Amino acid sequence: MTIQESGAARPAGRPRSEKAEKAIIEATLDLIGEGTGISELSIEAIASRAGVGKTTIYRRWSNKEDLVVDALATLKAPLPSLTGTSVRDDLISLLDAMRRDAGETRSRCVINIAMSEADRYPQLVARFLNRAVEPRKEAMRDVIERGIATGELRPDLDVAMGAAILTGTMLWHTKWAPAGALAPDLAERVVDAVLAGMAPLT
Amino acid sequence: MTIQESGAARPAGRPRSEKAEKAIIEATLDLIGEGTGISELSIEAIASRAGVGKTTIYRRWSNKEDLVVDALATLKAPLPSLTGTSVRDDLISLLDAMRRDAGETRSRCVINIAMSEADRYPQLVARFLNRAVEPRKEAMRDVIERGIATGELRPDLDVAMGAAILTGTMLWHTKWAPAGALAPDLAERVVDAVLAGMAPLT
DNA sequence: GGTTTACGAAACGGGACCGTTGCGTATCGG
DNA sequence: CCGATACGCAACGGTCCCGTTTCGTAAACC
Repeated sequence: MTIQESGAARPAGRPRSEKAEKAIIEATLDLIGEGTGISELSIEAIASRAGVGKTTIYRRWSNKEDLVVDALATLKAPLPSLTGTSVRDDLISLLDAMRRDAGETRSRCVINIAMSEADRYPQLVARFLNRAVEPRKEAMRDVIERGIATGELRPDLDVAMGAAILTGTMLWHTKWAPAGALAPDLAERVVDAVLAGMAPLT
Repeated sequence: MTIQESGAARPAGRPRSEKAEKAIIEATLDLIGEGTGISELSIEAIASRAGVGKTTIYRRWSNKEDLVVDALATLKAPLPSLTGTSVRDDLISLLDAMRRDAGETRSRCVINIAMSEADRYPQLVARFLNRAVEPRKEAMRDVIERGIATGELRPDLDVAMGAAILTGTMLWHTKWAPAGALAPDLAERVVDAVLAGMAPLT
């Protein structure tokens, strides 16, 4: 028994460069964030932008889909911490996080993939949605349920519908806002409008 | 002066086949409706599906973008006729039209293009949005304004925000409805939920 | 019949990527 | 120093699509 290394039995030879690995994933996320669809995402483009040989990519991932999965997995989803003081404030926090994300290339990855590639890469998108949007959806559901319990929201409110209205409205704005400028108070206005409803006070 | 034809001075030789023209446009719309992005849309694929030589396509359109514009232009946008009996009914009609469209390949073209290609083909998308979504947006705005005037909607309602809430919510459902099945009563439920708002009656 | 134009099919040279391989160099352990 | 492995780079044959050209045929006009 010559091998007696400490723990993880380090293989001989030059170790793989973590820097290269990061550069590859960064490049991948950059391209996706810029609107490149998964189908048009090319290994050569990733390698070129990462300043890396194609070999280095193929040595780690056997196909494009695996690389994309790993790249997206590094996108951690830091949920905004909720103050819990009022349901209105918490909803604004959640929606304002969406607004802020809409401006960042990195966070655009989520929305770009989910929007355009859902039909063609259903399993990839599904695996990823569970990680990125499910926690947010759950957080919003919790807030809404709490609001119903405390009387801040109407008792007969359909929780799923409420969440759909709020997120759908924000999503609509992030995609088709005039001139792409998202007003800083957008989340607040959306929440207040949705809370109040369109019907007049009877 | 030999040329003295009746009216449109028909050019000599075999006339262009209208059937081929239609087949090309049909094939284009099919592919887009199936989720093919504009960037990956290839002339060869269109020609193949249309049962047509590439020559026949290039003879009519000098580039892919022109073809796509013409193809999308044939998508007429039959707005649902509004009964005008009540604002609630009209809003349901408008939203239910969205729900029905979401199931048809042809109508999916609009949403697919607008969603995924907005960044890369801004002028094409813009030209097309004016034709397809602007009339609908305007119809909804009219209905909402009428509702405000008749007292069916709250007088302080932000018209644009109201339209965003309704269309955004429907859009959210059409894209991410569980199992892709859109319940027939979805439009009604959305309208009622949005009208009522989430806040309890004070 | 003769002319003119459109048609579908096939082939062209050119470009982008594919996934793989070989090369010379760099970096680790022994 | 030596063997092993990773590195960036360049090149390979292969596939897909590009936009163009050529070919034989089809359909309109005179």
